[in-house]
Amino acid sequence: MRKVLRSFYDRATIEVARDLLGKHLVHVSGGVERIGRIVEVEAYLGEHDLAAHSSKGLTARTKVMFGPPGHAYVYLIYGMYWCMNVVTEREGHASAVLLRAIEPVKNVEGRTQGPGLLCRAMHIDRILNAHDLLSDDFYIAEPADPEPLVITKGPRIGVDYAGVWAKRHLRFYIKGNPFVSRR
DNA sequence: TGCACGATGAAC
DNA sequence: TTCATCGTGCAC
Repeated sequence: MRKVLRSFYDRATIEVARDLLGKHLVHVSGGVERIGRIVEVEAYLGEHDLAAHSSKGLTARTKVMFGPPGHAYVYLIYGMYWCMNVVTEREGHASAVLLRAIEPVKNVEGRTQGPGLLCRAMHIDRILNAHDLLSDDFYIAEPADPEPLVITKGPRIGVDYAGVWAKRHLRFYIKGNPFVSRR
């Protein structure tokens, strides 16, 4: 299993989003290594993307999105669920990819189809915000035996307030995968 | 200092 | 369709 390098994240966000499908998300905590295969993601394209948190500008919360690529942006939504993003593109671009669903691979219990459930099952919370994904306890890797996959796309979920940005097909997922969230 | 509102999920 | 629950951003 090869850990993904900084250069992987330092690319166009849509490309990173598509390439994240099929990769393994690894989190080691409390002596337990949990692994999930990424099956659904959404791209958030920087400050002019009205659906992106970074469209509000540089704030204490969005600071991570404005930082260098290859870091985790973890935030609390609706006061009860954590959501995890991967920061992309060079510093200042404020772009990221939201991980929406994973397929359990190792030590993952409970449902994982949805950004909130994914974080609960992977034990991801605010402690991991701004964490470097080139660390040894929280990272993304290319699996040893990558399967060929068919990628489908569609509008992002829960961003109807974003006008024309809500219609763009920035959600990518593995076709037919049972762990993709549906609505 | 106060308040409206979510990149959700589950129940009804 | 409604609600739980709280940090964030912005209005006073």
